[in-house]
Amino acid sequence: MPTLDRSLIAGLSGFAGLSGEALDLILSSARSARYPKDAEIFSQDGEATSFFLLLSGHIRVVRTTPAGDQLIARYINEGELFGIAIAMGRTTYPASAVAAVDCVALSWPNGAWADLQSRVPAFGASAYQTIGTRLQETQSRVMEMSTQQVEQRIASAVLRLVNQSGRKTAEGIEIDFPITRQDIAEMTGTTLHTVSRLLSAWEDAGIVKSGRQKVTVTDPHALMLVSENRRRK
Amino acid sequence: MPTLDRSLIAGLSGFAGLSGEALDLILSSARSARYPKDAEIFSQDGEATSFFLLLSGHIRVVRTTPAGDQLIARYINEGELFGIAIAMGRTTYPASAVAAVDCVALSWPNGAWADLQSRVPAFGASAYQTIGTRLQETQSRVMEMSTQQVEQRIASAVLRLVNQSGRKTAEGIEIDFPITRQDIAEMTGTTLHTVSRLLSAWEDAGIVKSGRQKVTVTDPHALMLVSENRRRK
DNA sequence: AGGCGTATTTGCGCTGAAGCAAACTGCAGG
DNA sequence: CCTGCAGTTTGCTTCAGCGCAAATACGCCT
Repeated sequence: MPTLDRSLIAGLSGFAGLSGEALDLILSSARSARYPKDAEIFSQDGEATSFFLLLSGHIRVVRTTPAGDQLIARYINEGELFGIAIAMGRTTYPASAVAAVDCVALSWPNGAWADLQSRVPAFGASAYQTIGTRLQETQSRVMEMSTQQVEQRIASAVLRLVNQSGRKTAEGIEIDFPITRQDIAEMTGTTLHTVSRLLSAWEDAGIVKSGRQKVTVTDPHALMLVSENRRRK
Repeated sequence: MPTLDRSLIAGLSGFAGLSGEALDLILSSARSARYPKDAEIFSQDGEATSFFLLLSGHIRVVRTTPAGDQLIARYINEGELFGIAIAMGRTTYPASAVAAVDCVALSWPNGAWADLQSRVPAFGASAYQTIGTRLQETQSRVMEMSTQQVEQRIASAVLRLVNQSGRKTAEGIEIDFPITRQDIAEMTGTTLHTVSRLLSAWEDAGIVKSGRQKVTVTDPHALMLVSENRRRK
């Protein structure tokens, strides 16, 4: 049974080149679980008891303000670590994680963290790099939010989605999981109405094709130009 | 000479409780330097060769978009680590650091990182916690930017500044370094005009006193209420 | 095939905050 | 003391994008 997981993990960037021994060590303390679509894997402000690695599927990470506004912080793709509050010395999760589609994930109890980190340094390094990347991305988003118009922000968000979670189809690159206008609005801090209008406009311009809970980018280059168009000075 | 630094460091949170031996180890590879006001300590996209600890003063961390917009990512206070790209496995700095006032900082060559981390685990842990805190803060800022009105954002920014870098005076709590309307605008993604208007309004309401490159909050509680006022649903 | 709930589209009016323009003020330097 | 400049204030205009409302459209379930 661990055989399946082993080959899966060995294929992940960040774990490539690990010895079989190290992999066994990593897997011996892990537990695998299925999460059906819309299942909540952990919840915001809940006690952080485990950390996770997504084997398959897509996960939506959502933050809720005290006032009740939701914001989609990011989507987790296959092969990514998530819920690693422990690595940052935190005791609660800063966001909720919800399966965007049926998912399979490995999880470790927090107690395994120190052990894994010291016995498999590459594992710790990988985690810290994940965090660094995420900090970088988040800071870019702040910049985007403060300097870009809504149209550019939405274009960037859609591009990010197709780059990270795109699946090639006959018509173009399609986002690999069901996503609503509302979701995109919650990623960019706008309203589903504005998102809908812009997608329609892009569809008229032949840049995207979209349907119910589905977005396909037919002309990524054109969309990139949209995302780069500067606010008029 | 290291004596001065030792007592300074020993007083910092995150370093409290370290043995004298550990402190000596940390300091032996460090070098101390003065940076006059407006000096650039490192620059965005420059090769990351060192990491730093601010001993005294305040540092402004600035990001610039390809299009030339500036955004103040944060201010560094005394006792904080900064420029720790190495801890995240990065080779360039994602932002520039400029002395907001005359500063003194310790720096280590990147080569010292692995050594320090393995020989003084508390040092590494402190760095990772710093990063975690910063990620958390940054994520909060994204939320703020996407859900709050300009007035609330500016109120939050000012509150953050007085909480983290406030100095008590007869009139209230004053931000401890020179800060312009433009600076506050660049923290919140607005314009200096809007910032000026709001500060004036708050001054009329008796919440703040402000002058040239100076902001004093006389009624923090009232400002907090402003920052919490919800967007009308 | 029909019905239903959820997701999407689209029109319209309003307003917060940006853009533009101009006047004012406090401080540093001569 | 005077001058100049950087920083600040304030009025007016404009418009991107939100709130509101209503009409469709799609897919699922029976």
